[in-house]
Formats: sequence, C-alpha cells, structure tokens
Amino acid sequence: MTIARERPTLEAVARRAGVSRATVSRVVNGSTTVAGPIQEAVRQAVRELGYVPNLAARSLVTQRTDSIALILPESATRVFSDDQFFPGIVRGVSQELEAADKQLVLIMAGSAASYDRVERYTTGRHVDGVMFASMHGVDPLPGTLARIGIPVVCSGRPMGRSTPPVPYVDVDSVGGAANAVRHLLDAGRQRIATIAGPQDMVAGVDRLAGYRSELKGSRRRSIVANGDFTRESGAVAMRQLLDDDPALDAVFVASDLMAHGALRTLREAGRRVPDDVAVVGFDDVEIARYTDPPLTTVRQPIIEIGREMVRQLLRIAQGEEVEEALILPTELVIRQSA
Amino acid sequence: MTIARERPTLEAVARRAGVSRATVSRVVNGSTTVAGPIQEAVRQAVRELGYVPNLAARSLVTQRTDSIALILPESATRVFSDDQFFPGIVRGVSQELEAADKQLVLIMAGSAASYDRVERYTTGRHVDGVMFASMHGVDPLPGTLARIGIPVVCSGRPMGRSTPPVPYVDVDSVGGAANAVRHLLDAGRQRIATIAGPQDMVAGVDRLAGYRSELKGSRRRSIVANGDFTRESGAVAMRQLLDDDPALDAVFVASDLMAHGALRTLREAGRRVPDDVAVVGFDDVEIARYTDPPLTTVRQPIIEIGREMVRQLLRIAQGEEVEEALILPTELVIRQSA
DNA sequence: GTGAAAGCGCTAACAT
DNA sequence: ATGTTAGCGCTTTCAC
Repeated sequence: MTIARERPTLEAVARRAGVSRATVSRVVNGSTTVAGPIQEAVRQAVRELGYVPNLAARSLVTQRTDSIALILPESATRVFSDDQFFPGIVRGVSQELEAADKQLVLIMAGSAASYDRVERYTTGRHVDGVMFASMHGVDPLPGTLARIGIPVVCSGRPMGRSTPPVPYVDVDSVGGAANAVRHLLDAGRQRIATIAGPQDMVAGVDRLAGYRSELKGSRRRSIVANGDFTRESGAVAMRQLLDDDPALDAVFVASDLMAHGALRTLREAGRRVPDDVAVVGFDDVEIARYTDPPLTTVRQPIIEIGREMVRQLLRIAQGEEVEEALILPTELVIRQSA
Repeated sequence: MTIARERPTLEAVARRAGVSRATVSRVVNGSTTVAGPIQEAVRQAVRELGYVPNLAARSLVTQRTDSIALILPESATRVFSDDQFFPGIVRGVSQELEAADKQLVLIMAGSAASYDRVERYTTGRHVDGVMFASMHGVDPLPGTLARIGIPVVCSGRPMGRSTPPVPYVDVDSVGGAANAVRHLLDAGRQRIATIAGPQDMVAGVDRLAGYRSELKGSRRRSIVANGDFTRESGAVAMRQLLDDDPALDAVFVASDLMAHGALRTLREAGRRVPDDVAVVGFDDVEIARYTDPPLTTVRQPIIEIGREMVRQLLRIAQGEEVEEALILPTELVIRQSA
C-alpha cells in the first residue's frame, strides 16, 4: 500500500494558488463569480496536489451528503435469491436516483446486530434520505427517522402506527387479490383455496384480506395455507391444501414464486392445471411466463414502486408535503393456468 | 412529514444535564470513566431530547466512518441476474464485515455518470475502505484511491499497472482452466474447443490463457469462441464452435452459466453429452448440479474471496503491509458431462 | 471578484 | 472524574 501522505486540504490548495480558502471553495464548487485566470491557477493547484474535498467536512456545514439509502431488512442470501422483487425495486430506485444525481447506497440488514448498525448509520445522517423495502412486522426505525426529520419513504404500508405517519408507496394488493378471486368465481370454480404470504409482511396480509373479502360475498368457505413467498414454501403449502380439501378446484397463490412451487406439487399429485385445479399467482415475475402452464397472475408495477419512492423522497427532502399513501394499480394477466 | 425541529447537539444535552460537552461525549461513546449518577443524568437528557450524534462531525475529527463500500461496476439488472458470482461475493463480504461491526454499503455503477459519482463518493472519504468486484478493462479508480491513502482491495487481478499496486484477492483461474483442459486431454479428447469469457475482464482473459497453455503442449490446435458470461452468450458461442469445427469432441466453457447455454445448443444440434462432446464449466454454481447431465466444472471459493477481501482491507486499514496478491485455489469437480 | 472570519458538531489532549 | 480548549476541513455571510 501507499504511504498515506498527508491529505491536502483547501488551505493547502489556497496557499499554493496564492488565494484564499473561500476562493478555492468557490472554484471547486463551480461558482461562476471567480475570474478566469484565478480559476485556472486554482485548478492547477488542485491537480498538482491531488486535492479531493473532504465530504464529512462539507456535509457538516451544508447538512447534505447527496446520497440516499435503500434499506432491505433481509439477508444477502434472500436479497439475491430468485425473488424478483428486490431487483425490481433496486432498478426503479437506481433509475430515478440517477436522474437526480444522487448516490444510492444499498444496505442489507438481515440480523438484529446489523439492524442496529443501520439505525446508527441512518439516524447519524450519513444519508439525506432513507427508503425501506420488504419490511417485516412492526418496525420502529422509519418512524424514528421521520421524527428526527430525516426524509423516509417505505415500500408497502408500514404495520403499526407512528407519529408522524411515514409516507409509503404501495400497490393495491387487496384489490388485486380480490380481482384474482373474482376471476376464479366467474369461471365457476367452487372450492377456491389460497396460499397466503407471510403474515408479518403487509403484502402477505393484504393479499389474504383481498381473498377473504371477495370470497365472503359468495357462500364459499376459505381454505388457507401459509407460505413465506419462497418457491419451496409454495410447494409445501399446496400439499397441505390438498390434504385439507382434496376436492379443491382453484387456488389463489400470493406470489408467483410460491405458485411455481404449487404447480410442481399439483403435477406430482396428478392434478391437471387448469382443468382440475385453476391457479392464479401474484407479481407477474418473468418466470410466470415460463411455467407449465404459463401462470395467470396479478401484475404489480414493481419498478414503478421504486421510482415513486424516490420521487416522494425527493419531494419530502425539498420540504414539500406529500400524501401519506401513494397506491399504484394492479392488473390481472390471464394466461393458461386459470 | 414531521416538522424538522432543530436537532439537539451535544451542547444541548450538556446544558440540560448540567455537565460539559466532553462528559456527554464520553457517555455517548461508552467511556467508563464517568461517575454513575452523572452517566444516568446524561442518558436521561439524551433520551428527553432525542439526541443522535452527527456522524459527519464525528468522522471529521476521528477520520473514520466505520463503513466500507463494495463497488460493483455493473447495472442493477446484471447484479441481480442469475449469475451467482455477485451474491457469493456479497455474502462473503457481509459475513466478515458483520464480525468487524462495520457497515457495508453496496454501490452499483453501470453507467459512466454513476461511476463519476462513485469516484466522488469514495475519494471524498464517505467510507473507510473500498472493495471492487467484477471490474471491466483498465480502471483507474482503485489506483487513485490507493494513492490518496484510502484502503482498497480488488477481487481479481486489476488490468493494467498502477503505482502503488492495488492489492487483490483472486483465484487461480489459469491453473483451474489448465486442469480442466488436462482432464479432457487425459480422457482422450482430440478436438478441444473453448468458450471464452469477456476479454475485458481478467477472469475471462486468465481462463482463456489457462486453456491455451495446457493445449500448447499437446499438438492440438485451439478453437475459440467468445461469450460474456451470460447463459445466452454461451448458447450462441456453442453454435459458432459447431460451425467452425463440426468434429469437436470437447469444450471448456469459462463459466457454468455459459456452459448451461452451450448444453442447450448441443442438445439442439443432436450431440450427446458427454458421449459426443465433453463439456467442462467453471464456477461450480448451484445450477451446475441440476443441468442435464450435471456439469463437470472448476470450483472456485467465491464466498471466500469476499471474506478475504474484507480481511485484507481491515489489515490495510490498520496500517499493516499486505501481499499484493492473495490467490485462492480452484478444484476440478468431476460430474457426468466430461 | 476576493478575502477574513465565524462556525457546522464533534473528539481528544491537556488541565484540574 | 470532569471541564476547558483547540481544532477536524469545509462553506458562507459579510466586508472590502
């Protein structure tokens, strides 16, 4: 490694260029009120010394860091699994932050210890704003940040109340699930089961709520098994459902990944899809087009969620008031499984 | 959003607790030299005021941020593709950083503009150290960081020279590739082709070099097609190879993902694997066990690369000298495809 | 247009 | 054991 020589400061550049610190600061920050020759002299001194501004010092006075955190309260393993939710959010967020010339710092925190670190990191103002995605249970951190005046936006309605309420971007999960079930009812299905998502996540809760509410009108009873949004849990839950009600003829699955697992179980059990059992998923991830048969599913605009989170965050950072909730629509995509 | 009230400072806490700033600082930072009752008074003032330390101010004086960046010069889409390299690195890095209680900030930079931001972010000392993975071509940033005294470690030998040289962690790609080819030679294969990785990445270059060097001893000629480590590029390159030499009886593929694509092409072309054409991959990602037939491949310890990067980085940060290169071994895993 | 000076919020000698 | 003091490196009035 290099000998870490003393880092040149503004002061050093100023001395070398024969000007004041203030002038160097102006040049470095692109102020136009500096005379041409002086600008050039300063730039040369910067080059010769290899000067790089100290961002800690800068943000101590400006109160800005020009970077934004996206917190994923999940382990790296989960984030990089084949769940297409994370890539979608990250892509949407990246695109929009790119346009605003802000640095995205992505932070995963699957363990309690790492979550403490995240709290320190974010409350300490290392970033100008914080976005949360994939939250579990009641999480006090977003509320804490909002309270100390750090802009926050969540993806998905936060569970529990906080003062002030934390703004969020979500899709109409309840409506989407209800549509899916309606579709199955319209097709004349009699025994419609569901594989629900994890009930510590709002997406899991809402999709189940949509299922129940739509079923309530009809005289049908609900048949529920639980999964955790992974493919494997979908396979297991489907097995459970078949045991509970061998005569079921439809299943609404709260995620495509779980639906994929459920398809496998159905095939193994000798059920034809959709002839014997109709299947509807949720998310419209890429795999939904390649399953056998292709999956009827509820499309949600994941990338848009990411983009809208950023837009809301930037509005908040500029002191604008924003609505607490921004809800994006879902759309039923009918393919061959139902 | 909340009214962003004035943020309480150390000063405010000190006044409220009736002590000096220094004492508050001691309590906040867990110094033991503060009397019990005073500690309690300070903690209470902290609680009442909702005090949170300003990290910019702190790091301005301590010269530390307790966070480390991992830079992936790739788009989010690529990082979250099914290439298992990224998750492996991230997991290794996370594990090891967890143990050191440092915050990992993950930064993707697929475009030129975003790479400029990354340069500002890292040179500006927002982080105590920087790791690079998946570098393309000759990248000046690691050298720049090293020169201004910021600890840097790369995954994979950096292309081009820099002063001072940037330490790196790599696997023995050349040796691994050579072993793969030797295995094919030992099996009596006569016309051994290769699908090389992208030649702007050192992993691509080295694996090709290993292939060539091992082939040189035998009188066989080399047959090369290029891919970019994606599955699709492997399928295309395999098509190319079959056109170039319909009689080839073996192919060393520089990544399992490309090998997966190549298997598809071979099947479509009516070639049996390994009877007609033997295939060896590289990486030993999970999919290699599920291809048809399961893939003989070169295993590299990706997670270990991540862990070792962190270890090296922490050593450097503590002022220790480290070797420029840390090379981890590869291992040939023989399955049914060769 | 440029410089002087005041501070951003914190830590770390040094004094007591 | 606690307080006083001097910066860390920068931006930003305010004078000139």
